[in-house]
Amino acid sequence: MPRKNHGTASPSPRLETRSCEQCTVRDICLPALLSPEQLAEFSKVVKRTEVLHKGDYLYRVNEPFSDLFAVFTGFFKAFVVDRHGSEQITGFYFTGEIMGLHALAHRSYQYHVVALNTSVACRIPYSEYKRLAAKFPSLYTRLHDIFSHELIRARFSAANLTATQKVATMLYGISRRFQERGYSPFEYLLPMPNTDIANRLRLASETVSRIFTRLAKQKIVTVDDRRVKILDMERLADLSPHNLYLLDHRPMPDNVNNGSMTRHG
Amino acid sequence: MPRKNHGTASPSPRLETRSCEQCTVRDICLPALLSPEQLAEFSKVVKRTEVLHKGDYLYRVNEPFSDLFAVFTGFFKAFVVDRHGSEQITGFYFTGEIMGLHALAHRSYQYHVVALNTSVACRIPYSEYKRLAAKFPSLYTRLHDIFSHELIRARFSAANLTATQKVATMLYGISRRFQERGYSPFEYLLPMPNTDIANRLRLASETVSRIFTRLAKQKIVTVDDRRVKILDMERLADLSPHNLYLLDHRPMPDNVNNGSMTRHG
DNA sequence: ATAACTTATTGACCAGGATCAATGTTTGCC
DNA sequence: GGCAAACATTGATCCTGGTCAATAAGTTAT
Repeated sequence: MPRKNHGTASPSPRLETRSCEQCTVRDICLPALLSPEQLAEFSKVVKRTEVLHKGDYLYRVNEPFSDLFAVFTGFFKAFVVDRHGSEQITGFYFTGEIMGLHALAHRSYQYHVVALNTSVACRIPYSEYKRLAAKFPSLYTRLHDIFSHELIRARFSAANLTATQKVATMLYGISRRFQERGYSPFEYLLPMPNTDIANRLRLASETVSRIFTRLAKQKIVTVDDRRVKILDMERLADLSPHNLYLLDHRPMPDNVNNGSMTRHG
Repeated sequence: MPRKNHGTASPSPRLETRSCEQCTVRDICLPALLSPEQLAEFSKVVKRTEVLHKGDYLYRVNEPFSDLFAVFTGFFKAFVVDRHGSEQITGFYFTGEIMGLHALAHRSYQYHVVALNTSVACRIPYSEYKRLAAKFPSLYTRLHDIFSHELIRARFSAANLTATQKVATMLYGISRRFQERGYSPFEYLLPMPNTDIANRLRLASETVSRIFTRLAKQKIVTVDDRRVKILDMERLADLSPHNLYLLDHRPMPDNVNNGSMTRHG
């Protein structure tokens, strides 16, 4: 019963080269720390996938790993299928975010990744990435930062929050991500259905629905058919322990803080 | 009320150099992929902390980041303190495991880390690490693998399991980690109190206690005053969705699998 | 050894969220 | 445009695991 068909995949994506230089999420993405000249060189190894439609797979569990991906346009979700055949969403990806990091250790992808709607990804061959990173160490710095951010973000999923806190954190987090990308943090369209949000938060979709209506009654957020309007950002932030989930993806300057480390406060 | 004193910290650890060459967890640790000559060079930048006792801090939240640490002997736990002052354990570290990865993005440590008992850590200055990694790229490979493993492991905490599954997974996971290090997977001493396990699993300690007695009745595992005896590894593994949490820390050979990536199965 | 404290065990009760069910609403498709 | 399928909403009921409480048993210091 829990078989889910994410649409038939589109024909094998044709690759197409274009540059990172005028990409709007360049400063969030992997090459964020590169100089213009370095960026030009990096840009050459990046190929775009063809347009993927809702439900199309970017990659599947157990496929051999060779490339990292960045979201160019649209949105993706990652998930695994448990032994009972039902899917467990492990994350959503917004533009500029990197997919495939979990594949490095096993040399194969550990999640399925599908497009949530019409989307394009940038394919970054890992071998090319390493070649360039040897020349431009800030590429390593940035990758480590992204890894490190992902680890901290993973803690969010681990903190035991109430259902309301989970939902608030999700809405607040998405708001922040839109804001980072230059969109209004107060009003946005959810890229995924309610059920996906519930799944990601490990809640029943009924529970999420109930919380939406409750948040609307409290005049904090309204969610009407995927359209989110945040009426009271203040109180929304209060509901979400976002100190646990601060996901400012903007990179820090590439110099190591080596202040002296005193132990035992 | 929730203030917790992890013992008074010991005097500032005196550093002491010894080599990685004869370390028993060398093949699990950061320099796992290095050749003997490379290892000798790596070994020179590693300093040991002095002996830390139960409750001593290795580092604290918000201290500026400069070093990665590896567990040399003993066990450590990482945790944060939430706004109500109670601690939330985010992980346990066994010998050879790397601590501080979450600090890279923020240039400051994001967790508190304390010794669970008499322990020693290896201090690896990140700047030195990067200098050597530029010469020995397999150091980068290994770090990325460890990062990648951590991300996958983090998924475990996110999967919504029943209390029994959580406890079983923990006991099974610790068994595996002991086995990797050459100890019996069937009988071991828990390095942490019951309450810490409950905390880590986001369960009430009463619940963990009840599950221990139930597992004993079923003749699967007995836990008697921290001494764990696994009577039926088979059934324990069945209880733990370890497909979600396979943590084989042994590194893979340092060559990138670049098999052709076919999309849509 | 005794006191004071921390940790473990077991029971009784409670509550948050899951499940089941019924109905309404969109969306995609021919 | 109309049908089917997916998605959303609301209510009723149930159950896992949390909380509170009492006791026991280790652990540490004096």
